[in-house]
Amino acid sequence: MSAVHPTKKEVVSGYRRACILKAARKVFARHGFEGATMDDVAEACSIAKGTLYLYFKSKRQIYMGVFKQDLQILRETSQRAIDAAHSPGEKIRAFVTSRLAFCDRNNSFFKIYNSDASAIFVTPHPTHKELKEFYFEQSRVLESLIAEGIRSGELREVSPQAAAFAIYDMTRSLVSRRILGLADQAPLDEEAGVLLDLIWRGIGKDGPA
Amino acid sequence: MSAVHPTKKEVVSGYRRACILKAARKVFARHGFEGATMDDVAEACSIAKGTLYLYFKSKRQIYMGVFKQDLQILRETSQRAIDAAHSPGEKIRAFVTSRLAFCDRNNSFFKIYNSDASAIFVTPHPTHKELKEFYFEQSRVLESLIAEGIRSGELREVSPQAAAFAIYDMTRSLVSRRILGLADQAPLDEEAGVLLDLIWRGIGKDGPA
Amino acid sequence: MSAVHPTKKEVVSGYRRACILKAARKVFARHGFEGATMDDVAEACSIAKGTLYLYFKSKRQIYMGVFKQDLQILRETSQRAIDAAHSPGEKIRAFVTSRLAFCDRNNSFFKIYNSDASAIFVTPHPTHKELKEFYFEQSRVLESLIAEGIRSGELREVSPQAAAFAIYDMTRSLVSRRILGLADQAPLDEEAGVLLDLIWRGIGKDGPA
Amino acid sequence: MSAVHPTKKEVVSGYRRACILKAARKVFARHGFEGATMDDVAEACSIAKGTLYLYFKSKRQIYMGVFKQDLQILRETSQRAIDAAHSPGEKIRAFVTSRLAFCDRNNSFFKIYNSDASAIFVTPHPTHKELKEFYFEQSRVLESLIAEGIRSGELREVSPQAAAFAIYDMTRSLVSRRILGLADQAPLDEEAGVLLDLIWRGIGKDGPA
DNA sequence: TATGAATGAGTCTTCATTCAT
DNA sequence: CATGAATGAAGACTCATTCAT
Repeated sequence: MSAVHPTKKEVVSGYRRACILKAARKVFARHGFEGATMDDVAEACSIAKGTLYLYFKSKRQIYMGVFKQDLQILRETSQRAIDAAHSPGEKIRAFVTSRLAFCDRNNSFFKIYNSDASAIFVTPHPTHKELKEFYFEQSRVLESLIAEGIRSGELREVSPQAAAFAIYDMTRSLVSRRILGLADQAPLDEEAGVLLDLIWRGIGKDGPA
Repeated sequence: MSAVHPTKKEVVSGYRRACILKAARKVFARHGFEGATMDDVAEACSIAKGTLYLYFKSKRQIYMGVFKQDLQILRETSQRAIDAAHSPGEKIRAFVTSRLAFCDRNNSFFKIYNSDASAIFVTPHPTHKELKEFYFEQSRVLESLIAEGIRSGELREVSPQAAAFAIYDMTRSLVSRRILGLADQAPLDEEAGVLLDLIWRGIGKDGPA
Repeated sequence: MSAVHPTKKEVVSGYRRACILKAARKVFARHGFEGATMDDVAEACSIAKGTLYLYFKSKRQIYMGVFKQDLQILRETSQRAIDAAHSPGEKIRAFVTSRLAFCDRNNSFFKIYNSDASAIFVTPHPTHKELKEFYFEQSRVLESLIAEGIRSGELREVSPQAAAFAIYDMTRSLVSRRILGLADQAPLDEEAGVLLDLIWRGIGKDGPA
Repeated sequence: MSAVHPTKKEVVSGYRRACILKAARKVFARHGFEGATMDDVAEACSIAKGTLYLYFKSKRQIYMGVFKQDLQILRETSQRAIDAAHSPGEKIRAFVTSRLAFCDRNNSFFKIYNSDASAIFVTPHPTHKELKEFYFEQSRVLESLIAEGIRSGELREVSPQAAAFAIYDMTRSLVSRRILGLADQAPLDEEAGVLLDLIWRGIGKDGPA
């Protein structure tokens, strides 16, 4: 099995794919899907244009490749942070901060991710389905953390789904603003702190009332 | 003066522009900016391609035209709702609900708006600058409502800007999910209620404690 | 007959044609035939584009109109100068100098004329035939002046046709250079003098010898 | 190095460029720059339209390519003929006759060359600058031959520049007439002889007088 | 007669994809 | 496997000409 003894061929092939994806990520982040050309990608990884087609069936396949790879990494990073936390509250905090940190670091990924999240509106491509699933998967992760928090009494009785979406969206949007330079570039921790405070306590003067 | 006695020519010309914008809105919503062709737009309003260029200098100008028109309407609708409310809290609620209602109704606008909000990441076009300004303008409206709420003691001491962004983003994202069919299609009021509850009280068990 | 009692209609019509030709001359001189647009012409004579088609069947017809009009004036100017001279030698000089002076003054005409003289090479349009005929007509005028000079003993026995062409061409080219600013802008008289001296005596040290 | 061992690729590429230029020359000669389409050119050398853009950046670049190539050949041909002659007089004759012969053979070049020489009047394009320089370069060659002839006593004291222009222009115009079929198609030698006789001795009855 | 809005054929150029070497 | 030359479909935009008013 290739899993056991990757042949030399497979190693080289894997290397090539990785190289293409890396180059493509940069290119797509800079020019967007439509704006990027296969020539750009080929040049960015010092490879012939035709070769790209040996590893990916089309421009869109490359795009999806970049996408899935990043999503996978984000998933894992996020999961690790959650696992390392102990209370539901801490886990939710971990979800938010790990995500903020990841996107802050990999902003070329985020640009693509976010761009696509909108393109989803227009032509529904396979990429989009993938994204949709990821979106749900992630918000379900959050949802179950919230549900657990409610059970443990750490959180008040809210709709786990609604709360999950709200947190998820605020997180995503905060990243957007930071990457676009639309907000003051306060340290990430601080911004995360403010955001978590809002999530936790809302803006109202007094609790349950 | 044209304001007083719009000539027949002006009426026709105005009608044509409106007609083009209307058709273009649909086309752009369906195919995105890149995906839409001038032929599509022309056909959608049953005029010759060349005619489009009598009213708009370029494809992008049409796009911007659609954009600005919708933005303007949203701005006004929103403002009216805010003005009709009395306490800061009510005004914030009005901001959120009017916006949700507007986007729910005009979803082809929202598709464009949102799509562009992401394209902003890649090539910074004039449209994008416009959008950025609108984004800030709107979040500042919210910001000042929040500041007022804090002064009046209705809200606790939060960062008005951070809170404004958070509310704005959650609202926007909720619309996205609804339009994409990513969430249960509960009645808008209900969803708005849930969202506002979260905004108001957060998810934590008890307030300041 | 209209020649006798031009109706008011004819007068207006004539005025319009003249106005169009005048505007067109400028436009064609500046942008060339291909580069000029009917909009340019219409604007240049403050008239609606459609109106142009009431007076001329097509863009090319306008062009030809400009052309023929100028050619006619040049023809007449030149002829008057020749008639005023007495000896064949003087007449030849008159031919050259009147032409130089005319083109120097009407350089927008000359630009068109010359441009067309070359376009003649490519697609043989009716305009070109006209031009060809004019070219021959003018060189025949010169030819017969030369023949007369030979008969009168003022000129040596040369091929009248060859000499006519040579003189004609040198004159035309001198104008080109002046209009293009390719040569020192000496006073026209002086340049004409040098040219005529060359025509008369050639460059060789001594005659037949 | 490519100069030593042109790779197969270079050979093919060179061949393609040459092929395109050859086809383009014909097309431009027949339709002019504006009248020629990229489709025409592509078809004329039996390649796809897109392929043209692999070798030239734009229509205009192809045009300029044709141009420069021909100019270079004419330059060299002419220079060789001049070098082979011994006295200044012979060299001038060589200049004229080699040029006549060249243009007579390559008349599609001449059509372009001449056409452009006029287009120079309208929009000053880079091509035109190139042409202008060539024009001056060539007339300076002639000018120095004349100056030398004057020094050697073979020619009378004339303005070398004026004489150079005159000869150059007559030569060019003679070619025009021949290509256009405006003159009797006498053998080239004969026409050259007549022209040179005129240049040498002018048309006047007696020498210095 | 005068207008100028409408038309749509025609142009250059780009770029994803194929395929012979 | 790798290459990169070749392809040709597609798209934005122009402009001479027409025609309803």
